[in-house]
Amino acid sequence: MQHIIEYCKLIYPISKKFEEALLESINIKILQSGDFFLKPGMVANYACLVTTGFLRSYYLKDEEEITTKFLAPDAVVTSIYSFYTRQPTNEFITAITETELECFHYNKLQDLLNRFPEFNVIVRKITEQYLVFSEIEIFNLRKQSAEERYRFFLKHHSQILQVAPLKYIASYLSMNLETLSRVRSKVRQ
Amino acid sequence: MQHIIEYCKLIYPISKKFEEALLESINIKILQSGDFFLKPGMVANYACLVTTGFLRSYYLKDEEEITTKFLAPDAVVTSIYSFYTRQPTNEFITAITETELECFHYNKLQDLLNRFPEFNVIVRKITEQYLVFSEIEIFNLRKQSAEERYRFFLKHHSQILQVAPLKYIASYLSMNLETLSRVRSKVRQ
DNA sequence: TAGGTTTTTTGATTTTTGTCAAAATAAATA
DNA sequence: TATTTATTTTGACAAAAATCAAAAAACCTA
Repeated sequence: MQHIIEYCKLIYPISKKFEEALLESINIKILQSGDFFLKPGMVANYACLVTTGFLRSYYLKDEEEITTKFLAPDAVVTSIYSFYTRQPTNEFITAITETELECFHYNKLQDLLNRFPEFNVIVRKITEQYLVFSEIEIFNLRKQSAEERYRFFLKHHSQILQVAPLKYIASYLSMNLETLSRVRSKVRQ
Repeated sequence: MQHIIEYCKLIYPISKKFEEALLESINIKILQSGDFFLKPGMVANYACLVTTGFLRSYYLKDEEEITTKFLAPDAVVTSIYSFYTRQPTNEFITAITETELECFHYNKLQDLLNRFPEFNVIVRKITEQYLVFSEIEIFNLRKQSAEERYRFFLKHHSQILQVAPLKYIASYLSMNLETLSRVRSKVRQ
């Protein structure tokens, strides 16, 4: 039984016919730690549900990796910009642990959206959830002090601390590695 | 002729029947400069298309107003979080110039979504666009220097500079007023 | 236009964060 | 387990941004 079915059912009731079509459309992908899901220049042709594992997206700014997102189980992984606009991405997405994905090709997804109007409801709701999440991330980035941003991360993404080295988390929180380390030793007390 | 019709048609072809239903569902609202569209504690019951004018959303952090968004003509104004989750908002949304809105009540919108499956496509695409926009904002907030953030604003939101005082723009860009002023005098040269 | 209010700029100083370097710790691998 | 490699912490100092204060400029409006 694929994860995506449960995932959809939580959002909206689905017909047997649609369930079958959904299952036929899925590709399972397994990524090993370090494997890339996406690289700059590519168009994101897949949107995938993370069933197990963790990923990280980042871009390069003057040689340096700026982490833009961590993806955990139940997250949808793709380059939002690239997938929706059909333009090449400028971001890397890479697995930080072994990861299993249930993937939809862009064309398959469009096909499903055309054939099953109820799927629009589901995709719309997923997009809405994504957007709410995105607003919360912006809210946190606007917190001015490094310590506040770290505390927020601790509260909301604590599982990431188990799987990602601090250098990734530092750039995600818009601070450098040493600052993060100092903030952590302060928060510890 | 209402603005929303043109707006939808650009996204997806719409039937005459749907067009009529759409027009019946709109409330026009006029806000004067300083009027509030939303205040903390309220649930955002409306999502509106800005036809003319500008608005600003912000929240209070220790007495201080932190601007989270500027809305210009053709933007959709609501509290994303509140409208989608039906929870009370923690943000203010206020008009910074005289503003005209074409508004949908949440219930009307759900009703339209149920009656006209094609409307799901449109709302989905608007949400997608919003999300792409949101990702770009995050990208900019992660730019580390105050100058970079201001230059980005200058490029992408220059019309806001005509209508909003700098103190609003400063908090939007996560810097204080004096820093913004200094960055501006530096950029001028 | 004069007087008041708001907005913007400038200056001096403090605080926060970044940078560079090196040490300490943890993890990986032969 | 010893050795290498990666990660995290700490220190000294530099740079960026915040803070506090005040002046200058822009804008109402009586």
